[in-house]
Amino acid sequence: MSEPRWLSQEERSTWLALTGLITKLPGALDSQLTRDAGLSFYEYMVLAMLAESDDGVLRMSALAELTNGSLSRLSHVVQRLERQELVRRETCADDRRATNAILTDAGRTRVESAAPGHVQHARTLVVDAVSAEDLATFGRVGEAILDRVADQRRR
Amino acid sequence: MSEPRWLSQEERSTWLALTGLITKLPGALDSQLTRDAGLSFYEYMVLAMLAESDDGVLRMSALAELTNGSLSRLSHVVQRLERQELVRRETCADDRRATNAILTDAGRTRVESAAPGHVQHARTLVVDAVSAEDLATFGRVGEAILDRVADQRRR
DNA sequence: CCTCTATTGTTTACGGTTCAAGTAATTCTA
DNA sequence: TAGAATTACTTGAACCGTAAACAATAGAGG
Repeated sequence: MSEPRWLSQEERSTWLALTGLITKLPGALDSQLTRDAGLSFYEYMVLAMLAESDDGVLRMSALAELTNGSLSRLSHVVQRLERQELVRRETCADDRRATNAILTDAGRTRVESAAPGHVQHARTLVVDAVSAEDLATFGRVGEAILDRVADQRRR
Repeated sequence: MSEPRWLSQEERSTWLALTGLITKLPGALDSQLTRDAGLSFYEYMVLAMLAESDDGVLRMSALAELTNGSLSRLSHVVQRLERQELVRRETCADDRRATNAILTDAGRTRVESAAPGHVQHARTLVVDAVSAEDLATFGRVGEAILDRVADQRRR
């Protein structure tokens, strides 16, 4: 292999900022949520995506997609949420391979009580930390990166 | 608590892009590195930071800082790297509480062979995915967020 | 129909991370 | 200068995520 194109100083510092983000931010989100609501960030996402769906029902595969998780991870997490009776599962009538995850009343109560603190934290750490314009650019770049990651995954 | 300020549609999509990033990117980096070099991303970072230091020597606490990891995590990882003889440890002469992590020749060889592929992957997924200007903005925003996270941590 | 393949999800085993506790050296304080 | 507090790191246990194997259903092709 020929000598690779190394990163310029500015590229490198951006790259390090991103790697810093992906290693530190998950912990920051988890600790606020576990402290204030007894949920991991991923658990919160599962409940939140269910709550935002019309009737609190989503297929496992759809839920995995929405939460950016693998089906296996989701399966484990839903099992734990089921033990706390925040979610229940039933096999889908249309397609008996599929499973619906269903938000219980207790589950809805729990997310709704967790949401304000979480949103506030998202504001403090991110949304209110920069100008609206920079934030928009940041979001677009993030989406471009996610597209690349998805491409990679597909091969 | 009063009704929180919910996120606007654009803020929300940026937030979701960021959460997508922090849940998917680590796996993408890990899989390239383990496939091509038998290292996790964090292990790579440890070796890379050592290789970039003058003499391949850094205190554990400095290394933890540079790699965005906890001292505990680093300690476990260095223990594993030590078993593969990529790194060794010795207590620091100046301050006998401290430990120096030292890159071995085998360790240096390993990072150097892993680096080109990793940098190429960083380019494909991130650096070459957007314009230089957007990338710079992205980096600045990332750093601003990291500052907020660090503030949070200090309380 | 009937088989073969693809889809959907679960489960088990394993490895890694975190958290809490422990150890040892150093610095501060009275 | 003794004792207390702090710093620096390690360790063990509990927990979580991933990967691989498995099971069940659906669809497609002959």
